[in-house]
Parts: sequence; C-alpha cells; structure tokens
Amino acid sequence: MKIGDLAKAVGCQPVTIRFYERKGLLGNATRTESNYRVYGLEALERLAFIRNCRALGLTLQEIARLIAIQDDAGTPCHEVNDCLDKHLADARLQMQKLKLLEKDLTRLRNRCLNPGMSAECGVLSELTAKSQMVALRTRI
Amino acid sequence: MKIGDLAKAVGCQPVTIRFYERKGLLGNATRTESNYRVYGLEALERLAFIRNCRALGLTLQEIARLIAIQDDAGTPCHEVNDCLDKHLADARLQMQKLKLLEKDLTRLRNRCLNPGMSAECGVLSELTAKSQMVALRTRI
DNA sequence: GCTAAACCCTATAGTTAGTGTAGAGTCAAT
DNA sequence: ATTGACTCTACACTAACTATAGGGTTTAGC
Repeated sequence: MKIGDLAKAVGCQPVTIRFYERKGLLGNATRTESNYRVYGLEALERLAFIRNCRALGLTLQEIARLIAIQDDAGTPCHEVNDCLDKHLADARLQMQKLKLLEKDLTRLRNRCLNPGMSAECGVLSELTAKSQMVALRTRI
Repeated sequence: MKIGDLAKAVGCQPVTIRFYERKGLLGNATRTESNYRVYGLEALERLAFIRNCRALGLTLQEIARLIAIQDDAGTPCHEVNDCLDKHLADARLQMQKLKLLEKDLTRLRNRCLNPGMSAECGVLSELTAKSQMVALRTRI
C-alpha cells in the first residue's frame, strides 16, 4: 500500500501522513527502491487510531501518549480515562460557552432588522460599547 | 493612558495591543519623548470593539473589515449582518458537532469502568477499530 | 517506445491569534 | 541611588496542518 492508498483508506491527505511521521506518531515506513513509502495493515490500524482520536479532539501529544501506553501492555490505563474525562469536560464547557455566544449573536443581530448605512448601524454601535454581552464575561 | 492601563481597561495583555497595532487594526499610537505609546478614549473604544468582536469569535480579518465599514459612514451595513449570520450558523453547527462528540466520548468512556492494564483496555481497542463513532462521520 | 497524467519525494514557508524570550531603556518610590 | 515595575524592539515558538517549489517515478494509452 502506497501513501495515497493509505490516505484514502482513512480519509486524510498524504501530506498529513508524512506530517504524523515527522512528528514521530507513525514510525518510519519501509521504502521501495525508488524511495516510496510502503505501508501494511499495522500502519493502517495505527493511522485509523490517530484519526479516530483526532476526531474526538485529542491533541497529537495526547495521542502520542496513548500510543505509548498501548505499546506497553503493562501500563495501568487510568491515564486513558483521565484523558477522555478531560475532553468530555472540555466539550461540555465549550457547549456552555457556545450557548452564551449564540444568545449574544442573536441579540446583536436583532439590532439590525432593516439594514441601512453603517453610520446608523445599531450592531456596530453596540459592539463599540463596553456592552453587557455574555461572551465578554466568559472572555474568549 | 499608557499601554498597560489600556490593556487593563479592556482585559488583555499589552503585547496583544502591540500585536493588533502591527496587524493594522489599531493605527499607530502617538508616542511620548521616551517612545512610550499613549492612548486616548478613541483607542479605548476601538480596542473594546476589537475585543468584543473577538469574544464573539470574529477573526481579525473580519474585524478589520467591520472597522473599515464603520469608518466609511456611507457603506450599507448588510455585510455586518452577513458576518453575524455566518458566525451564528457556525456556532450552531459547532454545537451539533459537540453533542455528537459528547455522545462518542461518553460511550467510549463507558467501555472502561474498572481500569486495569492497557493490554486489555476496551477504550484503546475501540479507538483502533474503524469504529462506528459519530465523530468520524462529522470528520474533525 | 514515447508521452502525459497521476503519483511520489524533499524542503521550506505560511496560516491564526497570539505567547515567550532576550536585551535594553524608563519611570516612581524608597 | 537603587530597586521594582513598567516600556521598547526583535525574534522565535505554539497546533495541526496547508501550500509551494522543484524534482523523480509509475502507469495508461497510443
């Protein structure tokens, strides 16, 4: 399997695979005579692991750690759970923030129901004011 | 008002203000004899505008555009609304994705209720499988 | 056998919105 | 006079890629 096939198999770009290799997440692939990377099933599984983790929002650093744990069969795996719990908490916090953001954006949007010239734009003037927006309190 | 005062007033770091200046969002501040930046109310308002927009998730590029619109009183302001609508849609999509992510993370987390050794970790094995995770379908 | 398209290789730079660091000058208080 | 808190510039770094340049290889069709 060449890099393009592997990429297609997991739904990413060849460059991304090379990038993971450079970051040490994939190990060095064997090469053909003409220096093309060749992959087997093992690489496919590891890459799928990485992409699954990425889809869950894990960072490459966290993924590297999970791979290390995976490769050392004797490690207790509570670290895996901690990682998941952290991301679960993150996701929930993020949803909270987005709800507030939605509120702000909606309220702001309603200040301009019949759009005219920018000089009298209620949206812009509210954005200039140190307003009572919720987003300001959760601060970016 | 020196840069530190301004930073405190809007809740950011002095470096961030210099960064905005370099990006052309703030215009060049007047300087003291010793080359310190000095700001007035106008700068405070503009910076507040920028930080408000950032809190709503607008990019610096979008903010630059809004400032341009603001400074040209005759521009029709529907572009402002389009920008807001786009971010509102983004926020809602993001919330959808996070809900799916939460589902995946929770399900995955439940595969390891009594943590043991990584060799028999149900979480890791599921992450390796090309699983039926929802997150995979929404793809990062 | 030849050519062109589609693939592969490396290396480097750019993206976003800042943050961190180094080295030096300035201001206010003790 | 010296300390500490502030300010200045310039450069490098972050995450997770993406884009570009400049080259080599393989494959399909003629």
